[in-house]
Amino acid sequence: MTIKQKLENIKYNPLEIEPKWQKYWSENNTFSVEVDKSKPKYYILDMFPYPSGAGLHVGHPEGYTATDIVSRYKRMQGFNVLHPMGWDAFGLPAEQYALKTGTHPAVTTRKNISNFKRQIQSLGFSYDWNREVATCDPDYYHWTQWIFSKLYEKGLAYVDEIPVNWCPELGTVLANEEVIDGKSERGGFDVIRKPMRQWVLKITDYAESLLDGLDDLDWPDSVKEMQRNWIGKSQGAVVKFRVAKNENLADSSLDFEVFTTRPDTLFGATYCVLAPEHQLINKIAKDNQDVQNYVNAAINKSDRQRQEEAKLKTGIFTGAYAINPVNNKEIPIYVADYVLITYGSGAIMAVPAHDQRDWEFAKKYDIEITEVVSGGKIEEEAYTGNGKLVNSDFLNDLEVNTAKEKIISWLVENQLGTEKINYKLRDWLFSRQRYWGEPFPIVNTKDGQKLLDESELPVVLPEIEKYQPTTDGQPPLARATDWLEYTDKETGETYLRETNTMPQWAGSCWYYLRYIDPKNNKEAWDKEKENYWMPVDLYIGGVEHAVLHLLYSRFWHHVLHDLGLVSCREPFKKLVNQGMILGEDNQKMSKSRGNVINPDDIVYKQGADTLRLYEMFMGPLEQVKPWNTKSVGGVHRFLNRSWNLVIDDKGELKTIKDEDIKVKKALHRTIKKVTEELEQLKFNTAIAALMTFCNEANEHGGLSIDSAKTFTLLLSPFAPHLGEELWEKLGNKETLAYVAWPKWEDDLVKLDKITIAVQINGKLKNTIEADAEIEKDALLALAKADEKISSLIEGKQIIKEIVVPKRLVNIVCK
RNA sequence: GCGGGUGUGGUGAAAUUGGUAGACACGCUAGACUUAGGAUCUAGUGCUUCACGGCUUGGGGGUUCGAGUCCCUCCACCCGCACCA
Repeated sequence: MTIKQKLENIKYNPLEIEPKWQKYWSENNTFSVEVDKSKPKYYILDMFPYPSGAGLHVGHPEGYTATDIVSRYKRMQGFNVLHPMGWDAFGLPAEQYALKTGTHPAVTTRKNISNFKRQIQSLGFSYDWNREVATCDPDYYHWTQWIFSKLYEKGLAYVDEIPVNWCPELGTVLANEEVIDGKSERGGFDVIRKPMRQWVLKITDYAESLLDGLDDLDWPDSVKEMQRNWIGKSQGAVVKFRVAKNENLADSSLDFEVFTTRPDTLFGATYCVLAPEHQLINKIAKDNQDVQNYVNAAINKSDRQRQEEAKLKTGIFTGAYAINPVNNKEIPIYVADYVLITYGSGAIMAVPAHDQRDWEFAKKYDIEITEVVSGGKIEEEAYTGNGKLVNSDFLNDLEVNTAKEKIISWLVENQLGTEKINYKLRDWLFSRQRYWGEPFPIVNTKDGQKLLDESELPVVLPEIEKYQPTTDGQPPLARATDWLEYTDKETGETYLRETNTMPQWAGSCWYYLRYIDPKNNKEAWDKEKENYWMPVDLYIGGVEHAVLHLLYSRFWHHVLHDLGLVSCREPFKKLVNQGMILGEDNQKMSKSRGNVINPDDIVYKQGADTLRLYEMFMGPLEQVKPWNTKSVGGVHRFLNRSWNLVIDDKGELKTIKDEDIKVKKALHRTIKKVTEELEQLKFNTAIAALMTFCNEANEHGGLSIDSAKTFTLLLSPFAPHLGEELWEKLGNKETLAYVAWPKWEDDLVKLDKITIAVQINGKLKNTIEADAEIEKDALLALAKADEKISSLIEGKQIIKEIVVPKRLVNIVCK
């Protein structure tokens, strides 16, 4: 052995000890778990990654380190911890790559998974790898298809010809949530509206349930609020309007419904507006070329265009009039694209005096504005506040809320309307015209669809040669000609299989359930195991999933709960969003800015423990924070000092017999601090406490072997490789993963001498040392006896004396 | 426009929830030591002043013996939604 090699064994050498312990954990199955009813369970979940070709970025280890620390801590506290990892492996990039190169997405995905796994394992996370799942694996999507069957049987999945967000560049439709500012979320390509045959899931049936469930969740308020807004419940009424007869319009039976949250303002409705897609237009203005032109122009606009032109408030009079049911006044019917066909009934009653949008439109087209709620200046802007009703016949003098109640009962009595709740939430567009996704367990018959029997699952994704859509615009699966034809076993009839596939969200909707029983080939999960492990106790991931994954998952889980297939209503009890890590230039990390930090580089140079510790030390987990390479060196030095605190430069233990009592006391304060901070996921201050202890121990001559052991245990969730190595050097043969978490003794946490602040008139003048348990009077006397203080109060009149035990003395005088 | 959040040294941040503002780090300054390594050690470091002292948590006001923390008000920035009637 050369001197250099020898030195490396002696000094803190993460590059050597980290692979050593990773191997140990893997060979000993240290972190594999089973149901054990003698122990309390704790389920800690990470949002599993999409294994992209770019590999891990520093954002991944942030959340993963946090959950790993909690997992290790909980294990040491005697919890049976389920902490799994897997792959969200269906997805667009692998398919895009296949389109370009012809490489099968499965090949690309497998390669990326193995790279991701290598990187994740190099960070020493304590996952139970026996539970690894990949959503693109037939053994997995078998059960995704099975859950779809359950939804279908329950009437929650249907086919509809609906206008969808079509992205020509990606060759697929997108869900509303996947469209940002009229562009695709992935790639930023243009999205247009186009009617197409699509699978849709009736998430709207669960709007109320999803809203209700939010209240008791331990989630960030911002996420709960985003979901509430997305569901967008509003209470109001539908009102039926008849269309007035005139010379062009003989049909007297025409009518339409509007939705309003302000039925109290019905007397102020001076016109109505139909969305350009509204079917009534063709009945009242079929031959009006101007109207038809307007409608066509509006329909052909992309969503982006419509958004950009939103302020313009364009519209056109149809020539027809509606009859306001409360006063039989004839009011003009307009078509305008500020009214959306997708919300309510696609038609509104416009009350320009009390709705800003209607106000702007009325001003532009010179329509009457009638005030019906007093209190505003309607010549200047719409008044949406409270007040007394005016110009409203039987509603006059009522407040808005009472007027609402009264008008609704009037509408009901006269069969002109009802109370109604509307949601912004739309049904979930569930099909994609792609190859790399779960096939539907569905065949198309002459008169609809037929669900395949459970025994025919999984419907395995067939091999195809090309991944493009067919020339006649069918999804790529239409190219799998052998697969496409399906012969019904009972009837002998031949049907065509569904060629759409499911969206990427399908697999991630329920992966946390599969982890519970990942190898079960009889059912999706065992009921008893589910009952033991669920719900997820702690779920950490990025805020970008606030309304997508987290709403879809909850939806499926609620359905599964209603079917009696899971034991709890809400899957994720506590949710934490880790904040994004920015580049050193305070900008979002991106290749084009050249500010990307690769975790591999840190692991190879300073070690995984350093990376883990640094990411936790940067600041609060939830906060957005910039990377700082210099600071990485700071935590690396701390790990070095920790090593040197226990190991001397010959590689031998340097623990001492007679440890300073100060060190022991500092240690117990540290146990308390670290434990309390871990409970609150305040990793940055927990690490600061460990640093403080390390500094104090160095100052006061070092550690006894018992203290060294305790310190090692405290450090181990954060820096597990260093922890295990020191633990071994301290004479232990087995992993520290299940050694009991240290407890502090209250007596040792107490300080005997305390520094007390002495203020005069609220300003700090001096500090004094006092016994921790000193009486109030004695403390005051001590403060007054202080040389500096006594000289300052001499000859002054003392008005008030405040003594706060263990904190301060404040003398008020003049 | 609506909703959520954040403003503390040169930088990342901390503050027992109304009680010594700036813990712990980074950076910087000076020094020590070295077979030069992302070394290590020692001292200093909010601003201001020669000093005694004074000032300081985005600005202004208030409550209190005492406010980063509570109340009012204004300002700046970040995130989400956005013609949802």
